[in-house]
Amino acid sequence: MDDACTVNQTVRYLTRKWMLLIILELYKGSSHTRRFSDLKDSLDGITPKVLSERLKELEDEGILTRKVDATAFPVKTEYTLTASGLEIVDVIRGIKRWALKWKIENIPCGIQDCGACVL
Amino acid sequence: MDDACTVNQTVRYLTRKWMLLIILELYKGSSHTRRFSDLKDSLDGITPKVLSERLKELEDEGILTRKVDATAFPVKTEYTLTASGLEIVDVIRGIKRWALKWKIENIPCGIQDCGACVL
DNA sequence: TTGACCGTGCACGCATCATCCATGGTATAC
DNA sequence: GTATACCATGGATGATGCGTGCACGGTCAA
Repeated sequence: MDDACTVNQTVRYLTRKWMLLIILELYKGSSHTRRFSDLKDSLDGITPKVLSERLKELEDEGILTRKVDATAFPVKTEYTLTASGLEIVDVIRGIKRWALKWKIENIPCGIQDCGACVL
Repeated sequence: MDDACTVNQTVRYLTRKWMLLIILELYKGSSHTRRFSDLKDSLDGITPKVLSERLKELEDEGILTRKVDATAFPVKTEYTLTASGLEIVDVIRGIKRWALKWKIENIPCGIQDCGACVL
């Protein structure tokens, strides 16, 4: 398990705090697009500082694209999952499958019913 | 995305540092079993303290079982993936699939060739 | 005029993880 | 018989990642 191993590196990248949850929230948006404040409100406990950092990192890796809508006021920034980002949702689906199978207490998250949510 | 949501909780649990990599190394062992020092040597950069903590957490969640072999000297401690733990490997497979598709530079990790390794 | 919202980024404090070391009991080296 | 290495674990202390609190500049509604 070399440090340079791609699988190793990818695991360490994707398991940084908030990474997968941000991708999941983006996935839930129409056209897999959501705005900064929208994400911030959905991710309970995330700080704008970290959200901003993570979004930049995800953009750098080509997992999402950033588009600033300067026509509207206040300026709105939209983040959209790329094809590469969309496929990461499969990983989250795997985690969900495991959780629902082995963790009996399936507590739904608000409006989203985990048992039948978009995942 | 409520804090109490099972998927949310599971993501946060599994994405703690070293979690998935420890499970992957256990999976590589014969009968999905490996010893403490063996794991420590395979996981480049992990400290024995954190490894010990993580193994205990994984045992508490029923993801692995711990067996002390007191007949041998020095005493050897063996960790084995449970059925629940085995299925987490599917999640890692998902990450590998994604990495090999979107990250061109597939750097093998030592003896394990990522392109054809046990995953 | 005053306040609210938008996305970002700073200075500071805490929680997590890394570093270093200690343990006890036994096998091998000398 | 003395020394040293291995095994798994846990404590004390540092470093780093992330949370907290706050500020920005620009434009809207009240």
